Amino acid sequence: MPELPEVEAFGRWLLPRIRGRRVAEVEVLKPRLVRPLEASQFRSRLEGCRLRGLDRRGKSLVWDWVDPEGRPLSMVSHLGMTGSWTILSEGGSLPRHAAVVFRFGDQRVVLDDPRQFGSLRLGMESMAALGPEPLEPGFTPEALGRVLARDRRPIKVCLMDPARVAGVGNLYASEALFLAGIDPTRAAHSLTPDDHHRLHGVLVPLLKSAVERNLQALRAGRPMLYQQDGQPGSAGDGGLWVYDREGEPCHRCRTPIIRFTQSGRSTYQCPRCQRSCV
DNA sequence: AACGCCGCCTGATCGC
DNA sequence: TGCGATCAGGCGGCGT
Repeated sequence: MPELPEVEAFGRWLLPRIRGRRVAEVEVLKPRLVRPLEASQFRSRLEGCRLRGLDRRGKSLVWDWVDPEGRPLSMVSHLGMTGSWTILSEGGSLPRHAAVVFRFGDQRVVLDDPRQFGSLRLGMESMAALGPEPLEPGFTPEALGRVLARDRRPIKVCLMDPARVAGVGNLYASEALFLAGIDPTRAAHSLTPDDHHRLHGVLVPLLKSAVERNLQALRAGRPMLYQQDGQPGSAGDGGLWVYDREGEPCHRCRTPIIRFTQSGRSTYQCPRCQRSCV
């Protein structure tokens, strides 16, 4: 599942390759991704536009286009569960689940999305109100504390709520709570300032290093972590501490990792390293 | 307002 | 071995 670090990496990888360029043709192969617009409308509004910039907000990329008459047009892309961006040079074959293709001269930028949970929307109206951006300077331990303080839900559920903290999903929420030694079931508002500092202190570097790792993967043509088929790898080196490791030994204490459901989503926890009470 | 939960999808995995 | 059933999950929408 593409989260903040994956989306950020896609944006940084794509931008220098298409900035300032005009999209000559837009093909919508899976119309559901451009809803509520009709495929033909989506296409005709974008063809001929020039890309000025790309900005990430949460897990979305905001594409800043300008049409031939000089009018700005925003497009918000979301990768859902299984989306990814690919660049094809001339003659390259489309990925199996190509959903939308943007042709810029001789190269094509393709949104591939097997499960079709992704979306491409014109205008900014569809962007939900997001919590603070973890990679912005304003995201301090105190800022994190403020968004957690008014939430009575479990910290794991709160952390992956985009209205609380932008861009953090299931994988990075589980990993960050492990690294901070926090029990995912604790009520968010019960975290102490010390917990806020610890969680902040692990979350930001975790996300930043994942961005770099993902960028390296993209530049090398390797799949990103979430695209691999559940290869755990070794922790700390791009591998996972707890996510998707049910029953496997904790990398720190060898206690088997447990999995349970919170708010309909899998949470992974080391029951020894992440205890509520000491 | 806050929060739980369903449904959208399809590939992978499970169970018989 | 084959095949249907089940599961995963971000997020919008809806119900409580």
